[in-house]
Amino acid sequence: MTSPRRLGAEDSSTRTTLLDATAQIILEEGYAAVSSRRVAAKAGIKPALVHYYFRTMDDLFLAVFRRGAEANLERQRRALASPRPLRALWDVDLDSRGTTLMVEFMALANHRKAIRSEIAAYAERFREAELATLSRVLTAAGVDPATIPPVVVTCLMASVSRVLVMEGALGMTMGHRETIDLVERYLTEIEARTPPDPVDAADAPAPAVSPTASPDGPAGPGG
Amino acid sequence: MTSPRRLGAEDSSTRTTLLDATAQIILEEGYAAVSSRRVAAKAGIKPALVHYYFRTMDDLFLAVFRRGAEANLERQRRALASPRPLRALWDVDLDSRGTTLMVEFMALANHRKAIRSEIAAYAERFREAELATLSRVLTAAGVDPATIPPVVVTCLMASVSRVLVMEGALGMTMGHRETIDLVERYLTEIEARTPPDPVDAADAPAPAVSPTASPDGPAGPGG
DNA sequence: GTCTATACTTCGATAGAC
DNA sequence: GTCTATCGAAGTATAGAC
Repeated sequence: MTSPRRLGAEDSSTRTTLLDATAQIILEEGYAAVSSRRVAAKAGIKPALVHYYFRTMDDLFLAVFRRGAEANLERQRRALASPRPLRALWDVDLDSRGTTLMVEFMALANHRKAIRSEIAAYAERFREAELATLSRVLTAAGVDPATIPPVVVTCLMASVSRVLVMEGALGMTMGHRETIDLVERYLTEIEARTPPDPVDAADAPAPAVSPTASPDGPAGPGG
Repeated sequence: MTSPRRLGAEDSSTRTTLLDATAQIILEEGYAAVSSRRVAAKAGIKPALVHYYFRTMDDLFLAVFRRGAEANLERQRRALASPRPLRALWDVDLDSRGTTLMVEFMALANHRKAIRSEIAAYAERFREAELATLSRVLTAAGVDPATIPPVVVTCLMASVSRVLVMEGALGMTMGHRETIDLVERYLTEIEARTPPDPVDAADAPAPAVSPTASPDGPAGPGG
């Protein structure tokens, strides 16, 4: 819809420079600071060239979004395949660059309806991708999926990390340290109950300890 | 800094109309859709009049923000004074209009540094205001503040509600129902352990039930 | 592929009539 | 308090030379 024709090669170095410049402006000043002149200046080229590679500014935004989304999905994939997927996933969620970009694009989506569906689709895909691994890890740790569904854990982790990053960008950090501590205590406890090797975990169920057994320990999916 | 002089009376009906129009545009299309011409058109006046009431567009943004912030603080105050403060607070957090506005202003703060500090200060104030009540309710319910500090509960509730609202605006609702269910189960359980009257609650401690005692019940501060 | 030049729009803000 | 008129800056986008 937005790009009936795309000009310039996908691997053009100028094109990559434009994507980098745009992403940097978004990170530093928000999506509203992006303009063809501004991007061109930061990339060291002339504004007309921006429109040679991206017919409209929405095309440029979408290209930056897609590149960031793919990078996020790839980091998520690696995290899920790691020996401690929960903790690795949390680290990916807390990555400020990736999260800040996505928050900006969610705000942009409210302004440019043309790209809203693409962003929503990516968000669903990202969440969906975590379900299988989370389900396995939580089950192995003795968490009842009927009580605490894996999808809720993805929601909680994504929500808390996103807001911590957003507030941190504002210089607002009240309660952040304590919240991160609680989440990490919970994640550590869960993963301590899960054998590091996924295959073994499926065969030999973890000790049937309720996630809420330790009287004052980390309680529930704090994040 | 931003408004050395403000024109027009504080209670001018035209001024209020301008604030309403601006808030509506922000809600419907995001802060980047706000311009003096756009606001004037929606308010049924001429663009120059916008600058009569608000010298700069930042002044207009700040006025809309302050009005919304005050309204939020007032609703929060009422919630905290209610018989079921936890649940009432959650309802305030989940209010889509108030939350959407604040999320837009957080995005705006990344673009207009001049208003960033004001927004951060409000966010701290909002969070701070919940601490005393949350501390009392959680303590009365037998939640150990060393394990689950009240400030963490405010962080979690604010984070989850904010992201649910943001995603909902995108048409993205995966896991929302389940997450809300879990949060509300937890809040209900906490408040069930707390006598409705604050004064009594302080005198007669609730049954010393650990927040994690029920083996598969709502576990931990899910939100 | 990159540039100059330019058309056209919209923006913030002000001056000054009424 | 509200308007008309207007300036200068910045935006998107295109045409066409090189």
